[in-house]
Amino acid sequence: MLIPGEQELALELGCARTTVNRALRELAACGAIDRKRKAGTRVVSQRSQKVSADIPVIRLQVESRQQVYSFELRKQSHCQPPPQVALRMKLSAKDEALFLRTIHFADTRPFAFEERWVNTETVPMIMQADLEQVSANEWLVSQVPLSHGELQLSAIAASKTVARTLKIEDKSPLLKMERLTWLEGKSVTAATIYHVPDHQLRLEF
Amino acid sequence: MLIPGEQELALELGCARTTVNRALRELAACGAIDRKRKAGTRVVSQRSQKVSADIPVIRLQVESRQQVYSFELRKQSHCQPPPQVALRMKLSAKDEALFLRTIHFADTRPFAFEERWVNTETVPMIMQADLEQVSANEWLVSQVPLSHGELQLSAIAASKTVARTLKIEDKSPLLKMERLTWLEGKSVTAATIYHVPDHQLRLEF
DNA sequence: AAGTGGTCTAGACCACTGA
DNA sequence: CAGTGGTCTAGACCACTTT
Repeated sequence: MLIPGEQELALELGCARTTVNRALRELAACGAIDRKRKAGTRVVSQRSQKVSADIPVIRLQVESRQQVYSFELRKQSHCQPPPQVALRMKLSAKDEALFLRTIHFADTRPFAFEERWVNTETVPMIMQADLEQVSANEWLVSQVPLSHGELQLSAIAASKTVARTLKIEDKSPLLKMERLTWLEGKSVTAATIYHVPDHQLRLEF
Repeated sequence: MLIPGEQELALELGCARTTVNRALRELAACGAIDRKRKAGTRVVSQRSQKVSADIPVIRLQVESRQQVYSFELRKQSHCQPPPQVALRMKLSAKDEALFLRTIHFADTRPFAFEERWVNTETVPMIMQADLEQVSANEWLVSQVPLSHGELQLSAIAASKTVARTLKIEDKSPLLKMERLTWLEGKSVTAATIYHVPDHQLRLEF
């Protein structure tokens, strides 16, 4: 459904075009309308729900539950990522990256298990960071002005290794979160985080 | 970290205050800065990642996988919701609501199982809709201009009932999605959707 | 080629809110 | 109460894109 142009609406509503423009720009940001130069503005028919939410650093997730946060860096090495990861991060086969395996705790109980690859070409500074003190998660968020990223959520059954690490039963349902972030076309980090059962992720829209 | 006021920045950058205002407004929308009248504008220190995504109608999720969508309305009744649901939807104890139990299929295979309560006070029109033809999900999205909502994600083990319904193994890991939507302070619908294992939800930021 | 949205300017008044 | 952001106006030029 086509709606009148900005100029016409401004006349009709008795306000400046700038005002109409801003209103329509905001509606477009919400996904309610679709705008194209010359083609005009249309009401989106199959409106999908735009969700937006803050996904905080794990420490804050834990602390917001009034629990004490801590983490343990289980492994830290600079090596070649498996081809699947290299592909996702747009690394060439020979490139090395920083690998980190971390367990996050809430009040001494395991809360999440994280495996992360960091592109040291993009973020060389991280080699100087003391990742025993500040988790890579948090270091990256505070130090790197990232431009763009994606996040995949799924439910999986805990493997034996992960179950043992999180001290839960084998095959428990876990919320698996895969994040991939980019800085100006270069990959920054690829992380897979397994959350203990009962963990809830809340989003709003 | 406090940054200069709009007027000062406009001078510094040699542009109009309106332009600075717009830029800062957009940064605030991204969550990069925090603005308060009189207090000024601050760079947010613990930047959490703003995620945004379209969560399409289930039919479109299925069709985007090149599969044929269908659904089956298993139950439809107008009755009192359990207290827990009534509370979430801000219904009084005596209020009735429309209950719908739906199975969504992708190419004849179960794809998701949905239990939904619809507030018929807010959306009386739905009583006239033919929910065998168009799923409630889709009817609501197309008919109701909702203002606000929330979404909770978690991983759970399939109960026997759900497992049988989705034709999967008992205790398979499911992605559980609880949605609650509002229209001007009144609840519209509360839905719980269980997605088959391996279903992935993609978000971007 | 023409019409649409995108963006900017220079100026104004207002509402909130922290000092 | 004073300074900040929030919002509006009237006008201008530009860039894209469809016809």
